[in-house]
Amino acid sequence: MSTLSPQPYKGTRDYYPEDKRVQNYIFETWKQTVQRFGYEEYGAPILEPLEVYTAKSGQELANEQTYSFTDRGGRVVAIRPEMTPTISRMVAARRQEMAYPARLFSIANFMRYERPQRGREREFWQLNVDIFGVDSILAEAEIIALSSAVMKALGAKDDMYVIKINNRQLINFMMAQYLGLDAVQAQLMMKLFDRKAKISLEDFRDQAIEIFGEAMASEGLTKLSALMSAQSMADLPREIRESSAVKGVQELFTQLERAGVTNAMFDITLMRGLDYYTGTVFEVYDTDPENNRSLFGGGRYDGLVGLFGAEPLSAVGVAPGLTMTELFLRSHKLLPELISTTQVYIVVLGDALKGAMKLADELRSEGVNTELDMTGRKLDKQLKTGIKKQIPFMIFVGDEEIKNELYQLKDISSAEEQTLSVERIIATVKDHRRSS
RNA sequence: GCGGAUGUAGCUCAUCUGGUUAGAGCGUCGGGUUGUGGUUCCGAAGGUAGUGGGUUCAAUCCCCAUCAUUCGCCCCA
Repeated sequence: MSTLSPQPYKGTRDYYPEDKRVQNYIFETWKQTVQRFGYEEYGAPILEPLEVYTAKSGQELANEQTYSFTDRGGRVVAIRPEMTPTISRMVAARRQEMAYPARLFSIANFMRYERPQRGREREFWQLNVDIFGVDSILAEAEIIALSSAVMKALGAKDDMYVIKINNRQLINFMMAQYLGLDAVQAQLMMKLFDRKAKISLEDFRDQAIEIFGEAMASEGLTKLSALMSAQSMADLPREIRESSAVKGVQELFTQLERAGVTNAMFDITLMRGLDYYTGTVFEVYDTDPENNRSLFGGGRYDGLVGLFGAEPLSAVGVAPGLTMTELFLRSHKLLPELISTTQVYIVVLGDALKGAMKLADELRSEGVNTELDMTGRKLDKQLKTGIKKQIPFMIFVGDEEIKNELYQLKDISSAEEQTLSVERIIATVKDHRRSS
């Protein structure tokens, strides 16, 4: 029999305690922030019928990137590659009885069959935040302000990220009315916009000409350059500026300003891949030149709930991912020092094990997370183990201490040592937790 | 799915153009000072060189395949 590989499955990762601490820190920060905005947590199955994704998520995602299989009953199911269809299904199922606006969030894992690379894994974790039942642009304003609050809660400063905003209706108007493209051409042009930053100006021009075709090329390029040179909405060609979609975008910026979000900007080239977006789309970008890429995004998807047979319902959502967030925090040095959840490590000296166990019980019953070294090893070995585990306090227990009911409590970070009663130890340890 | 780079001990890496029993640092484990540290001393364990083929008298080194990691493309974010 060949030996089994200890490696995790391609594109997935193991979370050892030190990794899990980082994950927990981010999850807890997310959770606190969105709960502050009045969002409530929900959960959902990891499997969905495949057709839930084929309907609206986009061909590539549904057909090539899902982990799907046929179950024993002949049903074709998929491991969820995203949450939006699922939460739409859940809301549709209780369309009549839910209280609106419904504010919902979840922190869950997803799988996509992709080629893993930096910042992208096959299994990934996301915070999903959605608001249902608000038709006005105030929903977008809240979700974007909340996205910004999430960044701030993790320690990000205004100049570390920028929020790019566009609108699908505006895109459609621009493609069809302004540039005069048919559906196929528009699709190609959107992809070209998406690639804009990655290719040279010449390549962009050449590919644009190809999309326009001989007849339209020169007029198309003129109009295109008018678009691309626009730094803000005010610079857009008049035709576009007067379209109804623009008004919504302008109103959104007014609302964001009111909410104190100063690092939002309009970007006509922002597309986003998912088919279900119907209005506003936005993405949060890292401004660090070393890591200049999209961290996460979201938008309005008013058509999804209706797909499940319910009366249509407007929705706006956003989904920050764990992987990109972690990379962002590391590159900006924003991760705090995260230590063990264990508070006290008991070092046992000589034959004091029995007494040490009693002390451990006492501490635990008072709510102190306590680990006992039962190995009987030499003191310095036990000490090193406690330090390695990043446990903030250590207690040395020998026969003398048990007899006197006074113990040496060592604060590992300062190396200071005090002789204290059990009561004083409990108070000191609890106080430390509060202050850190 | 396509292209580039990489794969030697738990980790980081040596091994000069193929040539005896593949080394080091850190880490791990044990011991020395009968109860206190991350840069104390001594010792030990740990590798079928990712895996499988091929060329050669001889392969960690050259060739092919495969797996994995990583960078980029597609895609996506």
